[in-house]
Amino acid sequence: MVSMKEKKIPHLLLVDGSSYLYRAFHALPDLRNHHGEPTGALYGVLNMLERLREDYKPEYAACLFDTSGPTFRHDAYPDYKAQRPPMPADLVAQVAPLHQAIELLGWPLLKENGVEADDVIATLTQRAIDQGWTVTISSGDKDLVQLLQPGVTLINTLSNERLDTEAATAKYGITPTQFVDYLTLMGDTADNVPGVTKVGPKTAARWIQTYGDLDTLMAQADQVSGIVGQHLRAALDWLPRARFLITLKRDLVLPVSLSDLAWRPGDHTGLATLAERYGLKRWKTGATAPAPVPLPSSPPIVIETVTQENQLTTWLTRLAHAHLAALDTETTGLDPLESQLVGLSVCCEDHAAYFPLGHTGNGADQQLPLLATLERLRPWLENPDAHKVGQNLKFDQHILANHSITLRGIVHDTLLESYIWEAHQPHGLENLARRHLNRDTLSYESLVGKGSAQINFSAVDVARATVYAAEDAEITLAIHQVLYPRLCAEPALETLYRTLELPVQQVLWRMERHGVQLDVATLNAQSAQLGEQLIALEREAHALAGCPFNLNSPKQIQSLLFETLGLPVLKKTPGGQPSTDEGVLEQLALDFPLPKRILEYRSLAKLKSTYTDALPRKVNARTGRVHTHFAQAVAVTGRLSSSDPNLQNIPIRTPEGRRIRAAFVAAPGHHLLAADYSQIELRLMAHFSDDPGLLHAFAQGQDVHRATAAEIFSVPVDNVSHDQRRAAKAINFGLIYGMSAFGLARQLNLTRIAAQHYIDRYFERYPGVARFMETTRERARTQGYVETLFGRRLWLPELSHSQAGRRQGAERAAINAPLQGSAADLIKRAMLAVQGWLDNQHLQSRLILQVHDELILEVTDAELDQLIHQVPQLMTQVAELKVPLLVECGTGLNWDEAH
DNA sequence: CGAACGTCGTAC
DNA sequence: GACGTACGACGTTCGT
Repeated sequence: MVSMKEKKIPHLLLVDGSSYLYRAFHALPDLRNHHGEPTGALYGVLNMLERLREDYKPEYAACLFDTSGPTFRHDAYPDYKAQRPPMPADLVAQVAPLHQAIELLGWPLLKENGVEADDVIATLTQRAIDQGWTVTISSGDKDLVQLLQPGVTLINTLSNERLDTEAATAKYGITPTQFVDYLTLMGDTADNVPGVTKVGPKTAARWIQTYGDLDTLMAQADQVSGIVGQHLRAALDWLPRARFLITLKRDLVLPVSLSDLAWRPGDHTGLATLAERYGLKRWKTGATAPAPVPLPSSPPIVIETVTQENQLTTWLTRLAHAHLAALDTETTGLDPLESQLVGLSVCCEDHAAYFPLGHTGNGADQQLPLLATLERLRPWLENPDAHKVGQNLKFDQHILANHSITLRGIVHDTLLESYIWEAHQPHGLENLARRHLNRDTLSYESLVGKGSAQINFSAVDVARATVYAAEDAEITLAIHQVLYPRLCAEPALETLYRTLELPVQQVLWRMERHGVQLDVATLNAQSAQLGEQLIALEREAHALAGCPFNLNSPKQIQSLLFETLGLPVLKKTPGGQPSTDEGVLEQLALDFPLPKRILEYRSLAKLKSTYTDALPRKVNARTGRVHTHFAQAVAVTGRLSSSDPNLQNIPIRTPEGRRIRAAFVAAPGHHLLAADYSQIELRLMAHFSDDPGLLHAFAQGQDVHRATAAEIFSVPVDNVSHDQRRAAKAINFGLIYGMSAFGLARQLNLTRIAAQHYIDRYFERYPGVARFMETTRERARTQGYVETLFGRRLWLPELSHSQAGRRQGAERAAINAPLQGSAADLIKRAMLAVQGWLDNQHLQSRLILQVHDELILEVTDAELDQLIHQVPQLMTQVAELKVPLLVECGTGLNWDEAH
């Protein structure tokens, strides 16, 4: 390197303080000082500023902030940033001390009214470049890419991303000078500036590449084909204004000149006072000790592809000494039981590695041998004291088991951390990285493509796979380091995570692995029989209609019934079309023959397509059993969900449907045992509401629907009629779901007035229930979430939705959530109790399914008596409620008999 | 021709 | 519009 003897070029560092303030606030744990005041964002921004000063040592610098008032953009467009929620109070509280601290540290600080911090950055950048200076801009906002030109570098401190003109051109496919036009086409949802409908980064970049700039594109808009072309033409009048809003102003008149941006002397006394006041330990002495709270930025980590024996050895040593390592597998597919390992990535501290083991594409010649390498890794993978974190490690555990490796030492899982933290949010790694680390990751799609163009991961270049896989492991570790401290700050949440969800994951792994036996011959016979019945019904329906039509097509049925035949429209779908659903057809069937046939056809077609045809296809060829997937982080209430196939919606209500249950059989020498909680959600309603009537009914072991009917209809319990009990049952269920008089009326075929009368009567008799519902709604509104028995938080973001319908929907969900969610907590505890007992006693019987309030076990004949006694015991003892828990238990050679 | 969406229906 | 939580089959529409 030749040193520059001449005059040194001045370097200006500009920091977008507002952008980092928000990001630090959301990314950092909710730290508080001894006054209880929030300090997380304060800490985060100050740490980052000092690190920037250290790293760049610029001669000139400024930290820029937005002001709260309107800007010239609001004048040009009143809806600008109209959808922005106000700044959270905990953030507002940190703004003034932050500004104070920044000035005390000696940073020039600028807040200009009527413009945004980005405009000030643009103006200062342009002035500096015009003087021949170099500029570094630090911001998390990609809008600033438009300022890139020779001499300007954009850095994102949180993601460690550096962009100059060249890097930005490579990343976006367009040059920085084209960036404003590109953003204009896409619009900016964060600022409420619309672009062209349906145009995202791909289309916008393609157009700009093709036409060069927005003006040329607009001039030739009539040549753009397709729907997007129409959208473009519709937006022509708007686009100039959008461009104006997105363009940063480079010619502001500012009260400072560049020379004013030199460092000022720091005020150590003032800083010490402020640090004392806000509990900022690091600055109390003015010393620059390491930050007590690590920023969620990735330190520059070392990434390597492990292809050599000596690298492997080094890594084995490093892993053996790591306190916690992140682990991720790359596989040939998504089927947990059939997919094979393609590679494995790990990360600990500031090192990450990818072990390619089964690649077939570029770089495959440099791989380590699969079997021998797994044997080297086996001691670490199987060591329960070698602590691991991952994202959905249940999957990786299956993949490794496919290679006869028993993954042990799973102490954390970011999927479950995120689920406990905020169940209603997406939990994919890309989403977590964006939400918690402010980082955009290399997407899986970008490696393997999507749809028909998708390739197997084994065909991905080893070099590209390394970047992706190592990043996944590194990001998983970083997400854990953000999320776990947050859980720890909420002891109930951390307890749920550690003592419920993590151990349940292990139970689910065993259930999935073991699977359930199906009697395929029975299902095939049922399919054949259903097929014949469907053909007959189809013939009859076509004859009644006078013409052939597709009985599976709601659209054709709708046009036939309501247009050709002129039947009355009783209900419309959300899409505005006349509905042909079951309720409607039942009404019409009272007066016409065709709807009746359609109903019969539909019910049988459902059984055939969804169950008798589909289930045999899901039998695993190797194990001969069906292995459902239990998703532990999907249902927002805490329930599990089941898929591939879904074994939580096997029919039971009708005799024809129930026959399908008979095809779920016990293995030879075994029985199935089904144990279900009786009226679990109503019992929880009694518990939460403290309603004397409801508590009494359960304490006495009464038939709760009959008791309810006796109350509502003022008749002795023994005189309740069948219809009265049916109505009471509908009300009981309706309450759990937050049902209205309208809904009850429709369900029971009553007038709305009559239904309202029943509901009024119910609340008169069960005032505690009315109170519970009102306090639950109120609590949901004030704190934004409701809680289950064990403190699981169920967030209801739509409680403040602008549409009344959505808001009311969220209120109904708020009523249902604590009941459904507490039931989910209880049965998860039951699963742990049952599995723990089986393990303890060294029994052979296995949990195989969970259906929300029911556990199904495959029990060896020898253990049957023991389990019939013990399983219900364990299930009733998982919690002490104000009402007894009742478990009903049955056994048989198949699931139907066991009920 | 496949992806995305709408409608419907099964479970708890 | 009007009953909460899921999954999935099928038909239709849209875009490549």
